[in-house]
Amino acid sequence: MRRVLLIDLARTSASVAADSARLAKIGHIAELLSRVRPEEAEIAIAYLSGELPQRQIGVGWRTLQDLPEPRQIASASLTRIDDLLSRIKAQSGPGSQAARKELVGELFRSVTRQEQSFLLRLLAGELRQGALNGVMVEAVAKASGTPAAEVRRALTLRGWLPAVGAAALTGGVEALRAFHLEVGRPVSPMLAQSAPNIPAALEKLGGLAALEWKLDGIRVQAHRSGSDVKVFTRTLDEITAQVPELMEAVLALPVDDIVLDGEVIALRPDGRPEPFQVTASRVTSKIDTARLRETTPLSVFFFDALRVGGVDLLDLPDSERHAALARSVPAELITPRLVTSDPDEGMAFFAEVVRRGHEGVVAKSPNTPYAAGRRGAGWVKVKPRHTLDLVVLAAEWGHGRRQGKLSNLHLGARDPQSGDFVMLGKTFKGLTDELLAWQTERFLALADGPSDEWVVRVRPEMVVEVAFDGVQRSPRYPGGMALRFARVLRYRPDKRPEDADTVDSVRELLF
DNA sequence: TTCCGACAGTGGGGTCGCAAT
DNA sequence: ATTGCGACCCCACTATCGGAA
Repeated sequence: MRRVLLIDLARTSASVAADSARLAKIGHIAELLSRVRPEEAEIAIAYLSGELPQRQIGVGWRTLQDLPEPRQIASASLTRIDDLLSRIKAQSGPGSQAARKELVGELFRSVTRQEQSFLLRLLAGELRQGALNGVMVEAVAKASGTPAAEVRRALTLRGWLPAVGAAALTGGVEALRAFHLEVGRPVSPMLAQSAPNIPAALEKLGGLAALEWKLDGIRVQAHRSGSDVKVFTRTLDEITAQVPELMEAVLALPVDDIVLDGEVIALRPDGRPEPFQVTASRVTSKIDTARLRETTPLSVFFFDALRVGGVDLLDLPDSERHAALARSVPAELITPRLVTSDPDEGMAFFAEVVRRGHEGVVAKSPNTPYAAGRRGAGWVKVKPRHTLDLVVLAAEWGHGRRQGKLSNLHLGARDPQSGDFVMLGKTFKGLTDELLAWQTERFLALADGPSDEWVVRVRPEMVVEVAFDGVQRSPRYPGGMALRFARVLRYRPDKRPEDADTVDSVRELLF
C-alpha cells in the first residue's frame, strides 16, 4: 500500500471539513489512520487533531505572512515535515526569528497549494475542520478496533492523544490498558461545567454535593516521588521552579508518593485574594523567584488526591478521594468544603465565599470518579454575575462561520463629565445567528467615522445589556479598567445612550 | 419523537520571556 | 529602552450532531 504523505492528510482534512456529520468525519480520519505507517502514526494523529508533536514551535500568524509560491507536485512525507518543524523549534538566540522565517519559507516552498493551506491552518492553530481531540478519540477507536472509553481513559492518564492513538493502532486494547498514572507525568485535569446558582448546581448533581471555595488563581497538579517534586498547570506545562512554596509544602507532607490537584493563589496579609493578575504575574515570572516570594507569597489549597502512598485513587468516588486527601494533607492546605443537599445552606456558603472576596463555589458530586473529558458533569461551578447597560462604539468583522457578519463589539460606559463614552473592552459572546444578522445590518446603517478593514465605527446609539465577572485594572483602555469575561445578554432598544451606565458606577466595582 | 450531553468554534484581557528595533 | 510576537494563564457562550430517553 502506498505510503501516507502530507497531501493525504490535507485531502482527508478537506473531506472532514466538507462533511458536517460527525460520524462522517470520524470515518474519513479512521480510514486514513488505518493506512498510516506505525512510525508516522503519532505525527498523523497530531496533525489531524490540530496539534504538533513539538507542541509549540515559536511560529504564529506574523511568521506565516508573505509565504512563497507552492510547487506543483506533492511529495512531502510526514517524517520530513516533522523534522523541519523540529528544526524550526530548535532556533534560538540572536537571528532566530529570521532563521525561523527562512525555514518556514523552505517548508512552504516544498509543498503544493493544498498542503500549504493545511499547514497554514495547522501552524496558526485554526484547523477549522470541525474535528479536534473529541472526534479524534472516536476515530482512533474505530481505526484500531478498540472501545472509545478505553482510548479516553488512556488519554486522561497520558495527557497526549497522539501517543495514546499510536499505541492503540499498533497494540490495540492491551496497549491502551498499559497506560497508568505515572508519578512525574501530568494527567489531564478534570474540568467543571457551570450553573447560574447553587440550587441549579445541586439539581444538576442530583441533590447531594460537596461545595468548595472556588479560588481565582492558577490550577496546579503536584507530583511527589520521594524528594522529587514536579508541578504542572492545567495545560500540563511544568512550573515547578516558579512555585517553591508549593514544592516545600508537598515535601513537608508525611506521604512521599503522592499526586494532588489544587490551586495556587496570592493572598494579602488579611487573607483576602489578590486580583488574578497578581497571582498570574507571580506564577509566570521566572526571574528572581526568591525575591518575589517575599513580596508576593503564594498559598496553595488542594482539593483532590489522585494518588496517595503509591495507591491510585482516580477511579474512586470523590468522597473517598477527599477522605484520603484529608488523611494525608493538613487542614490548612485543603480547600474549605461543605457537604450538603440543602439549597439554603449552600447559598449561605456561597454568600460567605463571595463576601471573603473569592471567585465562587465548585459543587462536586460525591459519587464521581476523577475523569477528564466526557464522563458527565461531576463538577459544577457557580460564580456571581454583574450586569451593565453599555453603548456600542464599534463592531469588528468576524472570522470563520462569522465571516461577513459584524461580530465583536466595542463597549463603552458614559462619562457624565465630558458626555463622551469610555471604552471598557470588547465582546463577541452571547450572540445568536439571528442577532448577528440583525446587528450587522443595524451597525452598517449606524456607521460613522473612520472605519478600517476590520473595525466599523458607529454612532454611539445602541444600548446593550452586558454580563461580566468583574472589573480589572487595564493598561490598555483609556479608563484604566476593563471588564472580565463580558458577554451580551440582550439589546435594550428601550434605552437611550443617556440611560447607559456611567464610568463611575463601573469604577465602584474595581477594588 | 424529543431531549440533552459533548464538541468545536469564536474570540475576550493580561502578563511573561525573548528577539528585534 | 521600547515594541512586537508567541505562549499561556484565566475564560463564556451558541450551534450542531447523535445517542439517550
